[in-house]
Amino acid sequence: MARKTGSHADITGPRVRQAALKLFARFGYAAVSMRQIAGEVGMQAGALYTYTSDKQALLFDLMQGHMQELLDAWQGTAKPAGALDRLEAFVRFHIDHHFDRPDAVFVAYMELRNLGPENFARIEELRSDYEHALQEIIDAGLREGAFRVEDAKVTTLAVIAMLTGVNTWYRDGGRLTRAEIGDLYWQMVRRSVVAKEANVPAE
Amino acid sequence: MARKTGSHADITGPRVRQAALKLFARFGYAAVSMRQIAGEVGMQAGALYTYTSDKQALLFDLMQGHMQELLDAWQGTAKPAGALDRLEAFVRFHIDHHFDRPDAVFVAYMELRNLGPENFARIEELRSDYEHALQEIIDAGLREGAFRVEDAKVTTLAVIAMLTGVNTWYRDGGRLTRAEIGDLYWQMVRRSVVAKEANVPAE
DNA sequence: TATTGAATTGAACAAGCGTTCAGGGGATGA
DNA sequence: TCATCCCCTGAACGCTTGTTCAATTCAATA
Repeated sequence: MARKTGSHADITGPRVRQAALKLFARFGYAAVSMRQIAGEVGMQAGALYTYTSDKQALLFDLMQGHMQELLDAWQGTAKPAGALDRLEAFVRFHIDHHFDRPDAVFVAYMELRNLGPENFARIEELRSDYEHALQEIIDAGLREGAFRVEDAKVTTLAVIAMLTGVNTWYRDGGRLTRAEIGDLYWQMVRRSVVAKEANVPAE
Repeated sequence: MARKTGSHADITGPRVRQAALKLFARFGYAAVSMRQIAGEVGMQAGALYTYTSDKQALLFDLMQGHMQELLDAWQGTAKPAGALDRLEAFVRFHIDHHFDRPDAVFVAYMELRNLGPENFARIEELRSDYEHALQEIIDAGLREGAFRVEDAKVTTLAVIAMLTGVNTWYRDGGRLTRAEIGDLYWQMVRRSVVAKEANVPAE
């Protein structure tokens, strides 16, 4: 052998993905060229093919990585016993997690149509898994009698849409802190699904 | 004069915009070529320039047209006196209006980054006007004491995100009718902003 | 019927696209 | 010091892009 496994490939690979993510989020997958990505990293376009088989695979890796990270992070979060507390944990987790990776969230939601059929199906599968995590909480709350919702599926989708929407307007250094935003969204979600207002601090 | 003003231009113009809207919604602005749009209409690419100055103007016209139509339609909707009823009218209007034009909604939300700076500012202005319509209702409800929300601005954005999210999953002929979906979303919105549960049918 | 001019074609333009690949560095391990 | 081989350059490939424009078509007007 002449070179240790992992010389700069270990560094350049992530830099390529990071540059692609940034540019895809800003300008869109179709509008970004391989030459632009390479330029952002400081290399020639041809060199990108050391790190990805083609442009499509680069997009897919970013999206799959994001969805997998999302699922793993939720998996690794402490789950309280009651459905109400678990719902609160989910809401705060979702907002926090999304705050930290706006580009990845944006790309994962906007570039689905640029995936080939199999890649699309794979991402949809992961997204469905995540939605299922929330729906299970809502189903549990219904069984416990803690929640009152007419349609668990629609509620799931509505809550996720509402929470994810925070990324369209939140910017660092704005009027509200992240904690305050988490509180606000949790209030709204809680009120729309909770059966009674007992056990809640006066307001 | 040799030809009446407006011969087929009156027909072809809208057909061009319709084809562009359909293709932009399916594949994205950057991924759609002028030749594809022309092919959809059944003409050569060069002929498109009778109806638009360039590709960017075509996108902008579609987005501005959509936003203006949205504002005009809301303007033309009957406004009940009380804030609660006005909020309900807004929720049902928004969902209904968005159901009928999924492609335009999709393009207006997804292709903002493909607009030039001035065009972007114009669309953002219209979107801001629409958000303001909802925020005024929420402000009124707070003054009346009918609503209880901690932050009117965040509530506005959260509600719109939740309502618009319906377009990501609704398909004609699904499990729920449009009226049922309107009911479900109105329930969720109502519960998350209303001050007390009095005057509401038992549930 | 002759004339007008809007609507359209089809070719052309320069520029940029994703991708490939022979060759050159340059640090590494022997 | 030498050989290895990973990483990268830079040129080239065929193709597509948005846009322009002279030439053509053809229905409506006079």
